[in-house]
Amino acid sequence: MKSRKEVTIYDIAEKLQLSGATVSRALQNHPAVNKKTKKKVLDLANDLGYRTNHFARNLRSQQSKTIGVLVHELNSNFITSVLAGIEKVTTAEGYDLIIAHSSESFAQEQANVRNLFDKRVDGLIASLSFETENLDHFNSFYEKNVPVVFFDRVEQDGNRTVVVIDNENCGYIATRHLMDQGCKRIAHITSTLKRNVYSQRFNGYKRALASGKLTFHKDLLILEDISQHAGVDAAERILKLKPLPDGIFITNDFLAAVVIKTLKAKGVAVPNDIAVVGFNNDAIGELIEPTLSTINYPGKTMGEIAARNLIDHLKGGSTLAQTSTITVHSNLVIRESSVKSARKKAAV
Amino acid sequence: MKSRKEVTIYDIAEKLQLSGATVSRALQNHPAVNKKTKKKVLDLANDLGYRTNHFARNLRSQQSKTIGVLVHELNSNFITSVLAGIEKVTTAEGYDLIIAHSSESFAQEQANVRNLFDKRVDGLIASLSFETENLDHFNSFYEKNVPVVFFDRVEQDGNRTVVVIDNENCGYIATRHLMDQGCKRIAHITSTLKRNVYSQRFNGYKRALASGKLTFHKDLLILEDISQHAGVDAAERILKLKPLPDGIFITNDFLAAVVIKTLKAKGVAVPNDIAVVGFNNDAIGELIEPTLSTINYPGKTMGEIAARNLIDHLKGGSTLAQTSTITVHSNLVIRESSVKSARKKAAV
DNA sequence: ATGAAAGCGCTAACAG
DNA sequence: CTGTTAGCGCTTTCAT
Repeated sequence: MKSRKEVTIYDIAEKLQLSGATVSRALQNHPAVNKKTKKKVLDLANDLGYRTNHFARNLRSQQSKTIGVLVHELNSNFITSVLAGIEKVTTAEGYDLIIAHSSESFAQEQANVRNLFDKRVDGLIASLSFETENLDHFNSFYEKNVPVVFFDRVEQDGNRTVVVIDNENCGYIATRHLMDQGCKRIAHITSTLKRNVYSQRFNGYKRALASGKLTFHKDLLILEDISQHAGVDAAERILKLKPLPDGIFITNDFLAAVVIKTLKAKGVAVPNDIAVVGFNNDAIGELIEPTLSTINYPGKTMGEIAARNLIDHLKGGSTLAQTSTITVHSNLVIRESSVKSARKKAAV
Repeated sequence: MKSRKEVTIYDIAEKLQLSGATVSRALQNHPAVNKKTKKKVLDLANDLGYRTNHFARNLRSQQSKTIGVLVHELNSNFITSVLAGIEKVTTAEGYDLIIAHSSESFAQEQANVRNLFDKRVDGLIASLSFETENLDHFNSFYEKNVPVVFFDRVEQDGNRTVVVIDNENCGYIATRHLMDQGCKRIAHITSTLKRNVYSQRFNGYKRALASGKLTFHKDLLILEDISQHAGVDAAERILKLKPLPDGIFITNDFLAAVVIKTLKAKGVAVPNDIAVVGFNNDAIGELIEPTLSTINYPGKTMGEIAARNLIDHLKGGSTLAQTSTITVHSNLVIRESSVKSARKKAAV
């Protein structure tokens, strides 16, 4: 199959009248190797087109120098930002990444976790799917003392290391902002309350309402997934509400874009009839009309922190397995979709 | 580091009074193993929590059962669709994927190719970066007879296996469509003409102009990258043209969205002052105003075809290394951004 | 500073 | 249908 024979450390050893052990050490830049020897080895390795056989190395050293990343989907700005952050720190530390995505399916997530475990990743960084019911599938990792760091969509049971934003507070400030615009009847479109991010945002929303003596009605809570169809659906349910709400806090920018589009098509003015705040600060928010007010949240930083934490763990050995919650900063970005025109000047 | 000792085939062999070889065969579902023996092995493997050591297997069998995928960016609908297609067929065939992205940088692409080569992927599926100057970095693959399939952004020098759409024709029909709407002065916003996709679309654009006796002026060609800033920039250059163009064919939907937004902000009506056709059929096209006419092209299918082709190669051995060009179908999607209102009925 | 030797876990002739 | 045997290429004590 392969045309030429692969170069091994023994080929180098032979030509240089050295032992394989010394070549191996030289290649790893081991301190106890003569500088000149080292240079000779490196040069020859280069000339011969030697490449490390990672399978042999990993087999022997019992580690993979690989980190698994488990996400729900690839096609979101937030996730690709997180990935960029993870990549930045893992690459610098010489780790490879295996990225798996669950398409929001619990079964797929379980299969991916199992697969990453079988691939013997040295550590795992994960965000849960919509459907995830429990975290039993991660037990194999804990049993083998392979560190796991969760981010964004996590389970906060106090036993895990997680990197999150303060979703409750985000829900609060988003809703508060709508109230500041004069909204009295604010709907909330979100996804499964099984996931921390959505339930916490919902809690923040309720706390904001309560803080302004507004009562929460359960028909103001609309649960959907994050598809295009879901947005149309949600908008139609909004339109059936009587009286119509005057504000909506939507848990995702793409969803918000679809909702706004659908509302406008039905003759509802945004923001004047209904003001809208989204979540994520996706690029789309600046391109639609009106531009979308939203919660901005630093994916890249979250990725960096998660990876840094994991690698520190790995370096420190298995003992410092203390759990922790790391909360990163997020903020409200006010654009047109939430600013009622009578108050425009005051609010911006 | 690890808490419990890993289970190996020899642990299973011992408990079952078998040889390691038989266990190995049973695990691979080798035909020459007694059904009952097979079942016993499988059951025990399961009970013991055995997991294949892929490092040992790959070391021994001299293959990785892994395919490398090299893309320019992750955050585009098109790329994630392609990935989904690739994944579908590789997973079914028992291959893993390593995905690397070059962030449109030639240096990064070279590093990634080198890395995937060092990881000993059994095959490679790739789309070139903006900056890529030549394909020398792929030579190591050809020298070792590791198959490479290119898709979308490719080099059509007749020596490679490529999966593409008919970009020339797409450019032609997009431009023709604008001409059918009455456009006489059509600009083209695109990216580096070093890449086949852009140069071919440009050729199609020119052919369409010629077919309608319109002359091409070089100031109607605007070259940009695909950032948000580039869109604003391009729009500003459009606005400086005298007279203003009455149509624009833009090589990317996101770019088109930014251009439209910027034009509108300057008081130019789309489509009536300037009609616009994009490229890619991203989700954003349906959310902006006006909705975006565009070229639709089947990422998932392209991914499936590329992967299928590669795997057939792998199965057939190195001999059937004949090169080929596979062209998949694409089509024009007409929405609001290109339909001049006087003709709306006739055109839709 | 270098070498000898063992073995990581698996597969694949070859033999029976 | 099953077992024996020999490595795949590397790292790592333990010597020297």
